[in-house]
Amino acid sequence: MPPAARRGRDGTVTRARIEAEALTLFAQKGVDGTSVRDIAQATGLSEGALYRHFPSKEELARELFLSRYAALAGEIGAVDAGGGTLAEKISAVVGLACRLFDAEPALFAYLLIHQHDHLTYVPETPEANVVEAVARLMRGAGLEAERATLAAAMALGCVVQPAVFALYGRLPGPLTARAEAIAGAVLGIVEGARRG
Amino acid sequence: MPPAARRGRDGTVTRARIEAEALTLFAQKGVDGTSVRDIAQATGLSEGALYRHFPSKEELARELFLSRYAALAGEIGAVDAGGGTLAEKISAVVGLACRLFDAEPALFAYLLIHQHDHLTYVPETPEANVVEAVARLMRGAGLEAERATLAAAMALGCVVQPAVFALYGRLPGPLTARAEAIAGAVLGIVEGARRG
DNA sequence: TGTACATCAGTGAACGCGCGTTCACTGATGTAC
DNA sequence: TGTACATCAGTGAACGCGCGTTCACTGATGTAC
Repeated sequence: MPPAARRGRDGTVTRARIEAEALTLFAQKGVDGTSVRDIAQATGLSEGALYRHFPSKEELARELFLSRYAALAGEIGAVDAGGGTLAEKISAVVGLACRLFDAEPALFAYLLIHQHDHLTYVPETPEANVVEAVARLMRGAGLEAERATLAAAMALGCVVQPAVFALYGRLPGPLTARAEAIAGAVLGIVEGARRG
Repeated sequence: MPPAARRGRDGTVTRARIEAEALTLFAQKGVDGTSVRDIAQATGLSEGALYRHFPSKEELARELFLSRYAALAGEIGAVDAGGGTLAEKISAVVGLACRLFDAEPALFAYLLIHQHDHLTYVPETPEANVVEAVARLMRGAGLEAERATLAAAMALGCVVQPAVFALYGRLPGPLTARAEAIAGAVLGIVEGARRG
């Protein structure tokens, strides 16, 4: 029934469309609150067609989470590997996160809100794991393992929680406008942990 | 069928048992992942009996969240009203949160993981709203409104994120053992926000 | 104190609905000869 | 180039299951006279 122009043997375009629509719906209404019918309607596909691209709704949700989460971890790792002072690295990573939030709030919200559904399935490698990527940066700053973990947690909290506030309209404007203040706080945390 | 001793006209005991079991289940498997049958089984009641105490599963989940969230906000407000230096207040509030986490991890996990299902329904008063209670403390420390909100977000993040780490076994031992370090970081954030 | 009645926490079977998933089938596209 | 066939993204109706909720009924407890 769909026009020939929309048909094709390469499923990657359709797949990307499914992922984008599913991400928006999952972020808005949750995974359990989003039915396969909803995704079908949003993409203009039949329910059956979705199963040509994904084995199940849960798999789609998980894959979506793990791939995006890994992408973010990769970007953090690249900053860390790129060199520069600690202050520069922190500033770069915080800026990265803030820009991601401003550019793709649905994606950020999805990662934030549904982390607990998938965190168990995240590999421990810094390439796929945001927590590990940040912890590694902290260790690189001279912090011993357990101190680094606590510092990583608090640093993450200093970005994540303002993002939650922004999501609920408690902090107006783009998060990028707060990046400098946040980076300053994170730097203070790391220096505090160093002194100790 | 239940023994006479367990029957009674006062539903409050049963109600408390339902709340406790539901909280544990909700924290473990999520609200959508917990069926009314699960709650009935855990409490030893029939499914129908649950509806003598709660109008619906969603209402139970919401009431559970709002009441516990308000209780925490109340405790924070009491510390704030109690006087003392800023450092003492921060130390007391952080200690409060850490002790709650250690004493009732299921409750804390429930508040943490399911905040996004209910945050919209939380009143804006500091008596029922943790965010407002913390923001008020920040304003009391001399921070102007918007700075106070950002500081409140980061402060909250410095407690919440380590709690998440602890929940996933990334930070071993009781959270109370980290209370001093966390309070130090929060104090640093507030002083940083004061200086600008 | 005894009797009649109201109350209410409880039972357990039944309900219908919405869900994720399946499946037989279609038709356009790509490929081999 | 034309024909025959394989492939695969797509349709849409149907499926069964588990869910939240309802309901007629029970029996112990509390209360009025």
